[in-house]
Amino acid sequence: MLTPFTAKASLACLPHDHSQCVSSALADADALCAQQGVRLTALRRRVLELVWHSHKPLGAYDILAVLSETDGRRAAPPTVYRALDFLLENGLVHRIASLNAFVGCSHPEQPHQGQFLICRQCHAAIELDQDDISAAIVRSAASVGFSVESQTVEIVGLCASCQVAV
Amino acid sequence: MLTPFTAKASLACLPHDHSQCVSSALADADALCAQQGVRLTALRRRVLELVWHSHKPLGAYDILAVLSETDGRRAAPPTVYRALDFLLENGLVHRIASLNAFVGCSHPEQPHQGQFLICRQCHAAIELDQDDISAAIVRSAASVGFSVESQTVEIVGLCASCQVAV
DNA sequence: AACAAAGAGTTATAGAATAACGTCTCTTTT
DNA sequence: AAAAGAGACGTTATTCTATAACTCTTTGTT
Repeated sequence: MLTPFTAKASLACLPHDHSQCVSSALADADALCAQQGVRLTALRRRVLELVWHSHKPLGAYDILAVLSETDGRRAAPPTVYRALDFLLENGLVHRIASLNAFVGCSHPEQPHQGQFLICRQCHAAIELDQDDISAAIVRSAASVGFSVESQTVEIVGLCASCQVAV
Repeated sequence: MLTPFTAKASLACLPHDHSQCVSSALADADALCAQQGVRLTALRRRVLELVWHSHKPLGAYDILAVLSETDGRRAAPPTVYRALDFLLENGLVHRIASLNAFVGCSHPEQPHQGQFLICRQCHAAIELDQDDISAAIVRSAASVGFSVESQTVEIVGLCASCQVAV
């Protein structure tokens, strides 16, 4: 049985109304930033929108290219990285270390660090937040006296859609 | 109870005869490469030795600096990256994606992808290979129809030594 | 010795991220 | 309303990480 969350997460690799994903992510971000008393400026909101453009993690320089070429905005790397830093700090996006890329957070309400399933075929990233994975990690770490503070879990493989597509 | 493996792994953060680590890693590498019919050249062996210089993941450009400055070798980035590629392919080192750095593999006998505990204080990386972590990941992935091919698990926190040191 | 193939040197460039400083625009205080 | 201050963004330059493409050398084989 799938929990509502995993169902939402796995949407990444299924056909769906993606414009709904984007608008709901932006609305959530508006609400969360208002609640936190931080400013989701036009630039930050636009970067978040671009990151949500698909479920594929997006590189900072890809964002930069859109800002420069499509939006016609004068933008240099720091412009993008500052916006991304803000979004990361406020839990609105995640960074995928193994890809040097960024992806929208699918449930920014509570602070967490996602676990990611990355399809090597369609490049979509499915976000999980499974307690049993975290628990197994914390337990193994504890067995050598190590106390866990942050986790990077990035799994490459084939998503359900791409498996049947082969 | 610690298994021999976790005991060996946790050595990274304990006082120990590290020259023993290095020489045993090099001897293992010699044996494995001979067995596999691949060439552990002088350069590759030296890069492996440098990676094993400590249990802290080492950047490619740090290796490059030693080759150039200490060894007096004419070396450019491709020299180092090719050696690292060889060592990665043959399971003698691991790449830590979140650090852009490389660390010696503590049990290169069988192919695997390590899980890493990285101390934010002393920067040592402890390699684990816990089946229950992998199993939890594979199980969660399967619940959304995702088939796992490779795993990146990099955990930041405090090692046992650094916890008491605070 | 001749040859092919692997390894390593060399030059140039691409890609990712940050430092440092300047400017503008708000808000808050006086 | 003027001054002060903070936050956001622009700008320039640089650092760090990694690879492409080509050349030369070494090594093992015939």
